[in-house]
Amino acid sequence: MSRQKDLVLEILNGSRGHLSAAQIYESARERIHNISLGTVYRDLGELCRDGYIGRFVLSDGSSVYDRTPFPHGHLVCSECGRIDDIEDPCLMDDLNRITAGTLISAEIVAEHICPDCRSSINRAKA
Amino acid sequence: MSRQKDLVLEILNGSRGHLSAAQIYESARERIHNISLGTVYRDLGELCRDGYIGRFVLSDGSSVYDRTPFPHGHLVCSECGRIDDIEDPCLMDDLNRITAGTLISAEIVAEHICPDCRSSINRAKA
DNA sequence: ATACTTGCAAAGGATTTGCATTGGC
DNA sequence: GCCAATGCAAATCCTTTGCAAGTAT
Repeated sequence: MSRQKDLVLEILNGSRGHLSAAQIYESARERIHNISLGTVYRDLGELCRDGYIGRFVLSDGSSVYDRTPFPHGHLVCSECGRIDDIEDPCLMDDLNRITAGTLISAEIVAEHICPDCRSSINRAKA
Repeated sequence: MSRQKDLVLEILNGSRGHLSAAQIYESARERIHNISLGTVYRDLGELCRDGYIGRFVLSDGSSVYDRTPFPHGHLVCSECGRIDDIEDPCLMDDLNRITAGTLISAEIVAEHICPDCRSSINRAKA
């Protein structure tokens, strides 16, 4: 594993996940000043292919990368943009049942209002 | 509603759904020879915004459009590319529960092997 | 030496946008 | 005539790719 690839993986593991290629690139630059965006994309692609990280596509068509390689759903807060994993295994269980066990991959992105924003909204109302 | 916009909607309703902008454009051309791809995109955007149709993003980042406006999951066959709706309401029920009723939208795309391809594969094995 | 990675820049594809023109009311 | 919607082309965004140079073994 090259220095660049290793750094990309480290950044992803260090953060709480869910970074775009551009964000990872910006972060990586702080340590390897002349790293290129192309390399970041290339390394991300390989890390995905080899199962070190996961990737999912947002509704605007761009991707974010995730330190958790196995399939799991994501919650995107429509207020603050924060992205969380769905821990609940029900969804994957359902999908396995629906696809009669032939499930290969699943992408679940649900837009909602996160607990923090719910609180803020309720507080504002009160 | 303009002639172009109406045609776009009609194509989507006529097909079994799940068409890309480019496919809709090709279809539309047969009836309005000089319709432009830009217009197709513009009309699709408005139809989505106004709740006439749905849209979802494939794992390669491109979008397909869907005559069913309310959120529902999709099954993409990894063998033949066929796209089907998930009729089972479990997933949405789960998501509603997980998001404590704040679910705004959900995109579920599961890659699997469709029943037809399963049969072909089994037949080939035999 | 050899094979794998890089940086860079150019290419690619999907989608959006600016603008003059057109078409319906 | 007026406003909204169009066609066209250029622009934008994210991502991939070709290639010469660099790196490690």
